[in-house]
Amino acid sequence: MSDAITVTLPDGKQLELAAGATVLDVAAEIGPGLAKAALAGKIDGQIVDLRAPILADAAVAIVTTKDETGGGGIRHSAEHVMADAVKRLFPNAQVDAGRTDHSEKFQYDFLVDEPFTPEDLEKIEKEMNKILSEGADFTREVLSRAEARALFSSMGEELKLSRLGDIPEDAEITVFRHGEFADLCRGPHVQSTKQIGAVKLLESSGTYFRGDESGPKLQRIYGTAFESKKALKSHLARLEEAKKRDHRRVGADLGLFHLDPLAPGSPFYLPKGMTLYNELIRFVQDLYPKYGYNEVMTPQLFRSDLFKTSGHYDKFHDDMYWFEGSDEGEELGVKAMNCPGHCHLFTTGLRSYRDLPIRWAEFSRLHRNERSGTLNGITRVRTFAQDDAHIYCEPEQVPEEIDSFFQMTAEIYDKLDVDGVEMAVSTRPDQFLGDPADWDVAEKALIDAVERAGFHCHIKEKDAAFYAPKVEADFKDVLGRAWTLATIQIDMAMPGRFGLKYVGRDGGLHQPAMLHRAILGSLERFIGIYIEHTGGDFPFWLSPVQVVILPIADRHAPRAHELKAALGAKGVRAEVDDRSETLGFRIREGQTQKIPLTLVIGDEEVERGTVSPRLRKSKQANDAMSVEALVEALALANAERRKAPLD
RNA sequence: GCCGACGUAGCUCAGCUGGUAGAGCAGCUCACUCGUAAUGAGCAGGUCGUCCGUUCGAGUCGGAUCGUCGGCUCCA
Repeated sequence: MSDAITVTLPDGKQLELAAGATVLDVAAEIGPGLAKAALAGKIDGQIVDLRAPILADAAVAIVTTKDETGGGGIRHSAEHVMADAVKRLFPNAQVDAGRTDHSEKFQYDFLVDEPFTPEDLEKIEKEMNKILSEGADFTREVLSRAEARALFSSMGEELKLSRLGDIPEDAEITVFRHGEFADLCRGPHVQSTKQIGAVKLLESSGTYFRGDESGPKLQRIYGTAFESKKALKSHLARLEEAKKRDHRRVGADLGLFHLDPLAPGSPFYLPKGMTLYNELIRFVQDLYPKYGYNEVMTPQLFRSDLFKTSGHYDKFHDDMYWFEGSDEGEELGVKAMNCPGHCHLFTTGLRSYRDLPIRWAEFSRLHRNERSGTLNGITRVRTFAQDDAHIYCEPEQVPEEIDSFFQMTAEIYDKLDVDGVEMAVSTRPDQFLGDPADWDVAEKALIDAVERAGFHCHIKEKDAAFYAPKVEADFKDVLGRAWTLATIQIDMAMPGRFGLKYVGRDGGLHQPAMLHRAILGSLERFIGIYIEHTGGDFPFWLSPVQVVILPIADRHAPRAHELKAALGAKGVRAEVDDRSETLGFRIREGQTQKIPLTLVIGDEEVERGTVSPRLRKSKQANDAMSVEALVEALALANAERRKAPLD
């Protein structure tokens, strides 16, 4: 190790420091104000603790509250303060470990005799504030394994000792302290509890040690923390806003669907929700000829033999619905996925290389016996439909099929205004089927295809199924939760299980490659996420009610109904609101129901044969236009699936 | 499925330490017939999720069960 190191700051300036200097030293070198404000550091882009030594030449940055990642250090430190508070109030509690995810929450798990009550959370939060006002500094220590073991066993922290055992032999063991409290932790932590400006505990729930259901039950507390009370307040306000977009609430307010205890996890679609559902399907269907897909429909019920062949009978048994058929010993399964049916269908005829690629799409409803605790609104349900398709092709056709899939995906997301999608390529897990070299080729092919399609790509190491590398489109909702929309997987198992064969150019029999793919994914889930993405403010072409017509007085009602009929004749979804409410009331309702276009019909419109469209977005009446021009414009907007009714 | 919280009118919620239910919005009726985000009055609406128990008496206490929500796990 050399005696001096050079660090490069974000503005390009370089500093010479003694080896082993810390990020905090760098901050102090730049200025005392920065040193005081520093929360964490970055070495070559990696978040590190301020007190971690810089071992070699590196690019160093100081993280403060101005940095988006600054909050992570604050919340991570708040975790320790929470654990400290719990230990003070419940001396018998054993601490497990805390975690700060990329959202604005932190959590910590405890082994306690009794679950925490909401009153306990209040007490803990109070104690935390007391600790914060005490203003202790966080210190970082590097310990040997034996020292760490001695420390935690003297504290009686059995879970910690167990966690200590999980740390790889060659890894450095660090302990952070503030006041009396010490915790095994990598950091980073802020300098002082004073830098944690405001904390709030959100909720508690049960969990298991290491997520193992057979292991000890722990109690988890969630909280959030910010540099100031003001920042906390605005975060809580943002959560409130997000709640207003909750698809369950919007779905009820806009009359889209109904959820009922008589059919848990199974939505009832109301007419408006059904319009949304059908329009989405029709949109995808309209693209099928362009991308060479054909729709098929396969049975809802199959004899169990099919699922024995596919392997789902064993692997997926508890997730499916099974019952006895009318014949003795006949066991039937309700289909939970389309692939076995499609594979079977493939075998019912002799396939030639000239037939390939075969792209079979199906929108059938699927049923899965999801565990009750996993159900959530319409995003996690027991019955759903996917814009599902399976592609059978010659192995060398796979790359172009993937390209075509991404093109179609980009086209669909563009029309739907779905942005911020991140493609994730999952690489092979530790246990996998096939030749590693083949996997490398397949993984590379997927990454290249993602980039060619213009999506941002990131890698999920070892996250693929054992039989197939996959690409997923991850979409973040308003609460920062990631959802999978599109997915494409290369199946290395099913063609073999079903003995799929086609006649090649050489006259011999060959096994086709098989791809699973969906773009919207589950329609139920998509609709749920899409409601939250748009707040119910759908693009014009997708709006369940596109136009609301408001006659000012009863004498204008006949014209309003004529107009509705004229629009309906051209496929425009219009409604008349001729209730004896004030005009202001009905306009307001049209707005809150997110109807894109409002038409007020009074004497002027009746006399001149015009309308004065009020766009929801612009919130004011536009210039008058003729009825004919309006009908034509809206029909065109539908045909072209436009976001706005009028340009 | 597991852990926790919750379950009162279509919706949002009130109902103190047990004495058989209340508001706002929505709905219906009537009046008003209106020019771009809430007109007024009246009426109706609940076996307090369900079942069992404690009690002279339970929306209120206890148990079970169903469901919902937040997590775990799983996943489209």
